[in-house]
Amino acid sequence: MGDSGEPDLLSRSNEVSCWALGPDSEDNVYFFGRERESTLLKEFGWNYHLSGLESSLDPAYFAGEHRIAAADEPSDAAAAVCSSQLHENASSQLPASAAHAVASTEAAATATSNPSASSSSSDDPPEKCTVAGGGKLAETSTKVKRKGPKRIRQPRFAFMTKSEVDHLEDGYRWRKYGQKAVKNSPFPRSYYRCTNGKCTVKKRVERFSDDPTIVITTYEGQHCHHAVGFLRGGFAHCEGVLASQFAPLASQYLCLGPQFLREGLASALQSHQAASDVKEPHSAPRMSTQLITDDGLLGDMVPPGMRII
DNA sequence: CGCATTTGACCAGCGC
DNA sequence: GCGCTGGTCAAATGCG
Repeated sequence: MGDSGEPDLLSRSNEVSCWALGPDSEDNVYFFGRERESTLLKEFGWNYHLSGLESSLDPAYFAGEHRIAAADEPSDAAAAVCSSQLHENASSQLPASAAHAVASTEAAATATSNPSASSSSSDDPPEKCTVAGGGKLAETSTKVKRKGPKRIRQPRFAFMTKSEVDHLEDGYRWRKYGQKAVKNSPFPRSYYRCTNGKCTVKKRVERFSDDPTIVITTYEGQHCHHAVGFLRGGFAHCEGVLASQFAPLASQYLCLGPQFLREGLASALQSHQAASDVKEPHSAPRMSTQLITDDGLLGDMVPPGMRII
């Protein structure tokens, strides 16, 4: 995970079995500028083909309030073909179609599985059964548990918000469980998990080093319960709600392909909008539904100020 | 007193 | 194998 890994990643990306997102593709779904996106997506486990795209980190591009980035981290087999850390052996032996199929299957299974079932999986058990970390656990029998299968990441979904507040309200209650200094960034990254005992959803919050006014929030997993807080203006309009709710969907669609992301997410958002209109016909302003990507194809789907980038 | 946050330590994974 | 970084744990601390 060193700095020197990125150029290699970019140059190598031509060889991997993931769909390409470049200027020639009509399926561009770019979320961050070229360089930064490479870093972020790499962190999230994506391996987009970035070559040829000019950096879009135009400050004007950030004029809006929110940016949403899909960040699915396919697990195990899927990771073998989609992860940025790239298991070149696996990817080189799989045709692109096969790789997509694996990724889709894995992600779909994760994203659509029964939340309670997924939370009971061996890789992501509640509380102390997690595989990673836990230095103090070494003194207990958990040392044995740590030898278990690789931790399988839940689908992840990130978005950027122009906000002075680090921890955006999203209708759920979160407990901070860690904070780490981020390399090449003066701002720390905070780790939160849902306070619901049975819910394994986590999120991490950090500030965009290039623009401290922007908060990057990454959700991982799917809530197995309803939000505890319904804020003024309507649940559908809470900051972060969309990203939180659509994380599993987005990751699923993205594994199918960018075009599926557009169509699927657009459909979901429309349903969401219709539902919120029914729930709060008067108090909540209608979603202006502006959904923005580099190619603009998503258009008009997200509440004011929120962008899928 | 109970719950949330802070913080230092630890482990896993990756690149070199 | 070593060093770095991300992610997590849990004791200590803070707060209502």
